Amino acid sequence: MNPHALTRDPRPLRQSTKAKATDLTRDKLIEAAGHIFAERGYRAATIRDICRRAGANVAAVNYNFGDKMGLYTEVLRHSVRASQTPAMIAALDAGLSPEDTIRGVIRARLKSLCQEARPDWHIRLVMHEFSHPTSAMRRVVDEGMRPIYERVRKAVGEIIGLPPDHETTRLSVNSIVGQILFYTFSRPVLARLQPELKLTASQLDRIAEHIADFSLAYLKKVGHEKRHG
Amino acid sequence: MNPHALTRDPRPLRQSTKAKATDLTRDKLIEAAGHIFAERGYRAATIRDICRRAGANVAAVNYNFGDKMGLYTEVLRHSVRASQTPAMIAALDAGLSPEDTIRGVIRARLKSLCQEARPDWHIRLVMHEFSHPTSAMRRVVDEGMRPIYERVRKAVGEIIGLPPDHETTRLSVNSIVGQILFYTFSRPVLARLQPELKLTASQLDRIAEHIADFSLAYLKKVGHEKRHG
DNA sequence: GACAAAATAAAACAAGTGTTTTAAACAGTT
DNA sequence: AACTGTTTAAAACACTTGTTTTATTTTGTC
Repeated sequence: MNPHALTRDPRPLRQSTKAKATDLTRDKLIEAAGHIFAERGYRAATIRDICRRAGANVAAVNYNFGDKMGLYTEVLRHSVRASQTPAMIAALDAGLSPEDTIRGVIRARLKSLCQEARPDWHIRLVMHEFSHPTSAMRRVVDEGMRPIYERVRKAVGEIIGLPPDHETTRLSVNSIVGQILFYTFSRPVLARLQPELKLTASQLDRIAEHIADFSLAYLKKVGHEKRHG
Repeated sequence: MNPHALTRDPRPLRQSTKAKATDLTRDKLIEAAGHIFAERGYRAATIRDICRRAGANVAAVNYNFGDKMGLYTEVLRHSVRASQTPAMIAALDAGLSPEDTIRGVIRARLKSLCQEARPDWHIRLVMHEFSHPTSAMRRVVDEGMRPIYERVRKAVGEIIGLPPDHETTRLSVNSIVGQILFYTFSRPVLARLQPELKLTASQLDRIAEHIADFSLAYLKKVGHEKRHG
């Protein structure tokens, strides 16, 4: 019996003495939902498809998460956490030089963006929040993006010799982020426009290096003019 | 009576002697569908909402366009045509210098992207095709994007002194396109990350100029190294 | 094993979907 | 006015959606 039919709240997390080893269906639901939400977006993803993929019953979602949005919110929480990869954390280290910070962030983001292999759905989820924001967007932006955004702003500002909140600094950060996101957003179009472009690991490294070179050319030029011009 | 209930083909276009002055509902349907498809995407848009907005009956879509995808295809056709603005056509002129071509394309695209005012849904539609390709994507890419893409590739190649199909050329074009698309894709996120950034007409001009400067810094540097390095 | 709570399963529900049918209104021609 | 083909309107259809209910199985504890 679903104890939350009226309150619409998810099942309370088990904080009993022996935290059960297997919260299996819950985890499988999140995993399956991650794939399907990432593929189709919030609205087009159906609870039945998610449950079929998870090998669970249709009622499982409402039982475990209250409703569809509850599951989505939970998936998004996992996704934001998963986007904080070791490579990204290392790139955000305050001790790095501005250039190494920028190169590191670009490489880390591109890597986690495009790896075909496994749970690659994290960023596609965020993409959906970009074009079709749900009520859960606040969390994604504030917890997942803002820290990176502000660290890059600081690094860019140092190179071009302008404060982090200067318009040129902000626009430059947008330019960098835009280049990165393009390879996630536009994957299908890219596949049609440049069929020869395969997103293998080594190719991704080359793309990351290109984006960094492309961006640093402008940043260094402006910084140089600022100092000597 | 709907003459196309079985064949699933739309009503044949009237080629009779007197082309009726008012194909009113058809046009109103396309206009309304443009707004709603752009706002919610193909799947989430409902025929009933479209018809309500157009002031037409629910059966009007199936009568005039066969089915929902037929309407969508027609809307997309209009959208692709509408994206070929005079400014864009002028920017693609073969007589322009490479730099002027790039600056012109960036400005034209950004203008048609972000104007709040009127039928601004054209590009949002294309955005949906980017992240959720339907069977109609081929048309969008081949008719709407490829010409611009190849013209820019040629211009970029001339500046950096590499053939249009060189990897560096292609990646550079991707970098330019990515910067532009960012301001369309990420409008909601942008509004939260940079609340002070208003996309007014003059601000859009500044953004376009920044993207051009940002990109040309790299292109000119590589071109210079190619020639003198 | 017995009992209670938790978890799963199956079925049903109400609302919304694209689509089709049926009937009515409209236009043009004679 | 009457007949024609064309366009609109209203209702119904078949199906899918998220959700809830009811019943059954499983699990933990004594």
